[in-house]
Amino acid sequence: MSYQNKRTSEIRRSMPLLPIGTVIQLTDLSARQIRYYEEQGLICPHRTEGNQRMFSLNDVDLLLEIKDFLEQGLNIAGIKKIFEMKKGAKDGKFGKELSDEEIRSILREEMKNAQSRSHKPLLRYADVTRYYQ
DNA sequence: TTTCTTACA
DNA sequence: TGTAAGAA
Repeated sequence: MSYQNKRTSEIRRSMPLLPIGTVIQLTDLSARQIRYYEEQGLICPHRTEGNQRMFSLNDVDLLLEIKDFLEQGLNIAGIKKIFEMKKGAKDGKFGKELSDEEIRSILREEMKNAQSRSHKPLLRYADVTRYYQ
């Protein structure tokens, strides 16, 4: 795929076109959850003149990832770290060294999390490695 | 009608 | 997180 195609692809994926109602149907998340994740800085939907949120396909993907991690027992803090790692990986620079420390942090968070609520599945190292390599 | 913000038996 | 209230 050419450089230009990647660019137009990114433009399309980041184009704000779906109202929250549609996103709710697409993700099975509640409006409350979606707004809360935005509050936590996990997503940043565009706003219309009337202050209405407009989501892009990228936003929907992020929400689906958030939902997935949440179901696996991760908390918001852990998800934030994973997203930060992802962003750091895109900007090149450190990819593995810094992330190694991050992963330990995430695993600690999850252990704390898994203990508080009766034995939910722990995030395996393999599940997370693909996000920083 | 849909979405927004704020607040909480 | 759910839900209610009042405004846009």
